[in-house]
Amino acid sequence: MALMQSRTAHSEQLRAASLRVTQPRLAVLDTVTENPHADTETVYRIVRESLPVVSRQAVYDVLAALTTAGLLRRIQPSGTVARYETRVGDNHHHVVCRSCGVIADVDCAVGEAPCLDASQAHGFSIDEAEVVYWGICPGCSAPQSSRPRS
Amino acid sequence: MALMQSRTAHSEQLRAASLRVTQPRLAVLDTVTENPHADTETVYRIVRESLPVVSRQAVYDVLAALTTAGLLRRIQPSGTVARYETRVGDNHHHVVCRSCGVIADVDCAVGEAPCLDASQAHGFSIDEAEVVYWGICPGCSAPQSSRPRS
DNA sequence: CTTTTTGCAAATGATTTGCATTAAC
DNA sequence: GTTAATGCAAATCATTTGCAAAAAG
Repeated sequence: MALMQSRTAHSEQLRAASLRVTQPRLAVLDTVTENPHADTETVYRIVRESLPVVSRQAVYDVLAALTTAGLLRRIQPSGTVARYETRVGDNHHHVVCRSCGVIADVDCAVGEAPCLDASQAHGFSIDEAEVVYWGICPGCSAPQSSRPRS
Repeated sequence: MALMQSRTAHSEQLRAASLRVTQPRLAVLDTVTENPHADTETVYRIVRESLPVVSRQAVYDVLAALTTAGLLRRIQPSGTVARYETRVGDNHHHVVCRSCGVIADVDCAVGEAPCLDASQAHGFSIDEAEVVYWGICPGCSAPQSSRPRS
């Protein structure tokens, strides 16, 4: 039922964005909703479990369309592949584990977006501050005994 | 003479890092010093002006070696190619123009690195905060008359 | 001379492009 | 019926890998 609910909500989201409601788009929205920070390949794999006809290119197209429409947010920490999440519009950042790559959300430490002291912006008009914290997650810093194999 | 000076200094830097002093490495250090935020292809092109034998793979190798040794810092804002700079060790960030891609340095607004309110770090032990401000640079926001063609 | 670097070629992997077909509206 | 989406195949582009040849110490 949670699925049915989200499906209805997602259809409305698509219509509100003047996007046609298609199975691939609903499946991608469902997948990213249930798997925040999933990368394209993961989305592709999961979508195909329920909708085996979808092509990888369709997933790329859908992710791009939904991101442009503001339904998804695309994040891509340095040297990593693109990932997507449904939390849009708020000013939150991310913490990434150098070891396993897991990502967690972090609310902005400063407050209002874009959280910059604009005093020395070199004349740029800044509209977004993208912050990535790098570190080691609790799982990876735990003693090896409790978490073998890297 | 500025060049000769930097060459000498760069040789010492390499030796201090236990790296062999080679023409490609000196040329890459010179190039990045004179062209902060240059990407790999730009470094390759400029290096070959003075040292035409250098291969693209050698440039990749050198940039990686120098970055690992701490002589260069690698930055890569979302969706862009890797860029390099010689300012290492300080906690500065970057502002990127969405229109022309130009990058400028910005000192950290908070102060000490990593500038994070660790209150909600989800148990991560964080060692670096990477901040990218996105906006429009003065040149691109100027009236078209003064800066035609994009 | 020994080890590190470089050159060269080929592979990889994410992402994009072009076009015909299909599905929404 | 129109127009927007998708499927499919091929292309692109930054970057990596493997190994032999060359150069640094």
